[in-house]
Order: sequence, then C-alpha cells, then structure tokens
Amino acid sequence: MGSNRYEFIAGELRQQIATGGFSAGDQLPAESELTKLFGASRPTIRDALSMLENEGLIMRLHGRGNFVRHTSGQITYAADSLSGDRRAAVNAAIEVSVSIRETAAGKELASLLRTPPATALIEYAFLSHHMTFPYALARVYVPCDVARLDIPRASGSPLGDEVLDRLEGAGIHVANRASRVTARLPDAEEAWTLRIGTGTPVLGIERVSTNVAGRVVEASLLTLPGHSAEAVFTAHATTPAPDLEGAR
Amino acid sequence: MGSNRYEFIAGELRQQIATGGFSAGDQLPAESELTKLFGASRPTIRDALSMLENEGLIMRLHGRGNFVRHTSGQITYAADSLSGDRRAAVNAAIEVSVSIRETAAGKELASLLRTPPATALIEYAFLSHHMTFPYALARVYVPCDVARLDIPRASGSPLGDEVLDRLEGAGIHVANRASRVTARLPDAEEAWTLRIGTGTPVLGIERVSTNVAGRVVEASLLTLPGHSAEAVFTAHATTPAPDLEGAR
DNA sequence: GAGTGGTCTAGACCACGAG
DNA sequence: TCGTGGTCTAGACCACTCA
Repeated sequence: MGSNRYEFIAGELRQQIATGGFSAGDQLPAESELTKLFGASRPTIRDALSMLENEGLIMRLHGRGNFVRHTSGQITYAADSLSGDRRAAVNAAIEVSVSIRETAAGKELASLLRTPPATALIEYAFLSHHMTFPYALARVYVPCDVARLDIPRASGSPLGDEVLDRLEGAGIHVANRASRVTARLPDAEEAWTLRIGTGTPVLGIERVSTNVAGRVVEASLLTLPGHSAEAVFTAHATTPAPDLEGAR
Repeated sequence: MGSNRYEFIAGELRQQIATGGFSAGDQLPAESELTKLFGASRPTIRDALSMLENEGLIMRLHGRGNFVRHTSGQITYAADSLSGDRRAAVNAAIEVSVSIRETAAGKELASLLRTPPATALIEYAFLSHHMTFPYALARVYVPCDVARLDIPRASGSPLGDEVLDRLEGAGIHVANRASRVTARLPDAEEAWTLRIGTGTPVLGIERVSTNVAGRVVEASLLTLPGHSAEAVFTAHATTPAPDLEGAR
C-alpha cells in the first residue's frame, strides 16, 4: 500500500477489518502487541491507528482499547422540500434521547436567529445512539415567544424533525429554510459527545427556518460524523413561477 | 489553553497568528527552532503544528518551511435555485485554470451519471488559485452524446458554472439538480493538488443535473478545503396553492 | 551543501477503566 | 492493582528545496 511504514500498517489493518479478520465491535490487539506484530515502534503504530480512527473505522477508548466500529448506519440529511421527505433516513435500532432546557441566546445564536442577544430560547438537544454509541447530535432552538412546544420525547428522528412537526402543529408555518453546510473538525466537546477523535471530520449543518413574515421561528445546529453522514439537497425547475428574478 | 503540551503550544501559535505576530505568508520559525523556544521535543512541536495545519491556519511545505496561510477567500457554494444565484461568491484576484479531456466513465462516474460503464465523457477540470495557491477543485462531466461544449476558457467561477451556462446556451435545459454533500478527508491526490494536509477536512459535493426526461446531462465532483468553504441551500415553501405573498 | 520538514525509534511516565 | 491508551522525550536518518 503506502510507501510509509505507518501507511502500510494502516493498510494492513484496514484490509483485515474489511475482509472480516476483525469484525465490528472486536477489540484490536493492544498497541504494545501491535509493535511486536509489525516490528514497529509505538508512535508508528499509533500513527497508523490515528488514520483508521479519522476514517471512522475504529474507536479508541482510553484505558480500554481500540475497537472496530459498527459501520452500519449512514445518516442522510435531506432537505428537498419543506413538506416533503425531509426525514433522516436511518436504520432501525436507534435510540434518541432529548434534553430540553431554557437558555439565553449567546452572540452566535443571536446572530443565527436574528434576535437581540440574551433573548430567551428553548433548546432541544437530540443525541442519538446506535449500538450503545452516539452517532448524531442535533441542537434545535426556538425563541420562547414563538412557541413553547410540548416535549417531543424520545422520538424517531435523530435530527430534531419532531420539533418542526410540532411547530407546524402549533400553527407556525415555515415559509423558508436555509441550510449552511460545512466540513470541519469537531471541538473537544463534540468529539467527546460523539466518541470520535478530534481529527475526524464532521458535517456541520446550520439550519434556519423563517415564516412568511421573515421572522426566524427555528434554528438548528447539527453535528454529524463525516464518515457516517451525508446531506442531500434537490432543486427542481418545474415549479410554475418560483423565479422572481428572470431566467438568464 | 489546553492542558496538554502540544495543545498549549498550538494555542500560543494560534494566538500569535490571530493577533498579527505572524502575518499571512510569513514563515514560522523552523521546527528545530520552536523546540528551543517552547522547550519541547520535536514530535510535540509537530503535533501542535499538525493541529494548525488541519485547521487551515498554516501550510507545511517539505524542504521549505511552515507558512501562515492566506485566510482570505471563503468560497460559498450556493444552489438555491436553478436559475437564481448559484454563483460561487468569491473574492477578486482569482485565477481559474481549466483543462479539458475526453475520458471513459469508470464504475463510480457511470453510476453517478446513470450511464453504462465506459461511456464517453468530457471532463472539464477547474483548478482555482488565489495568491498562487490552489483553493478549489471542480471536475465537471458531460456525456459526449449530450454536448461537446466550447472551451470555457479561464473564467470567472471556480466551480464550473461556466459549463452549466454553456449547456443552457446549447438549448439543454436542466430540470432537476441534486447535490450530495459530505465531510471527509482528502485522498492523497486531492491533498497534493489543494496543498492541504491529509488530515484537513474537505467538503465534497456531488452534483447531478437532469433534464425534463430524467436524463443526466451533467455531473460534477467538487472538492473544497473545509476551512475555506461552505455550501448554502435554500428551500422555499412552494406550496401547490399559489403563493400570494410575493415580496419578502 | 545547507537548511528544511517527514519518518521512525526505544524508551519513559501519566491517566483512565475495570476488576 | 493491572492492563490499556495518551503524552512526551532526545535523539537518528531520510527526502525535499534552493542557492
């Protein structure tokens, strides 16, 4: 494979994982063991393991060991239309826990929601688990004076769709929704929460929903591990008169 | 800052870059020099520098040195509507080079374009530079039997919009466009081309355009460094009922 | 050839998790 | 307490760039 020592070792381990030599959930040999198996020093072994971790193939747990990840669930964030299929497509065996708290908008959130700083918000934090390990983090914010929604409970969607449904149910209709997508590294807290390495790319999605009056009624911050998530957007030209500005 | 040695060092350097101690384009002290300045060993120094590289703050050039990046241009990929403002918002002083070649669809491209394998394609490869360094890579594919477009030349948009315009100009209208966005690590070739580290997250965009008949007329693979790119998508509530509120 | 970063070693000690 | 990974050291040698 690679010409470097650590790339070669990473390739070997990668192949053993792919071909079933190590299965999902298996613990890899201890790093001290791998140094003997490959005849390399520990930093070299660890460089190789870091590659696999950043690719999402293994999970490294301090004091416990290195484990092959369950590569099952690919999350798809779809925002085709407002009323259509915006559900996240996920596998079964999902556990979503929701925590709700009231907070005041910081500088960043205030800018996102276009409210004065310190505006009272309700935060709905969704953390999803699959096979006892987390794989998606969604924080949904609704200004207190827009709605105080009923508790969505532990529910189906890991991406906070429940809140959008309740908004609709409360007669608050979304006319416009903008999503800003970035690829970045997780901060320390996100990495801890999602059990990923600080070098694992994450897909960050900032979603802002506004009503017909242009008022922001909901904003969300989604953090998804890059190796198990994708976002899909579709644009149609078929609508009768969507283009207010003339075609070119 | 961080409790670890390398995180602390990274924080110090980060601050010196932010506050102008080191300016864009400046060369950092040699790593051997930094070991003396911080009283740390070289691997520790290099761990810190790796963090800065992956954050997009510095560029590491083998045999030359470590340099502060020009943090200027933030690329915005916008796909709000088909006829609206899908232009990439970029700064001035951009240089876009285009290379065109005919190729046969591999397995992956064939699946993307929904054509049989080995279908003849034309590839338009856009590589954009800013301050002599690359910052965006776009590969646009059009089946040969759809169109053989005039050379777009070195043109404005770094994301291949020129091809879309020429398609429109050739009477080939796009009815539907799907974008798939992922956060991932670059492969070796991409990292080399974009002058980023292999640990720097990239924003990957797969865009597929179809005509009214459902035929794929264009597909694109965009690779953008995560630290200097974002993708923005907007959905309007184009409900079946005619929308009376036109102004916003 | 001089100076730079890229790779690798063979240890050491610390922090964490579980019995 | 023990085995695990996390951090760090003080070197070595190689590969690349440029004068």
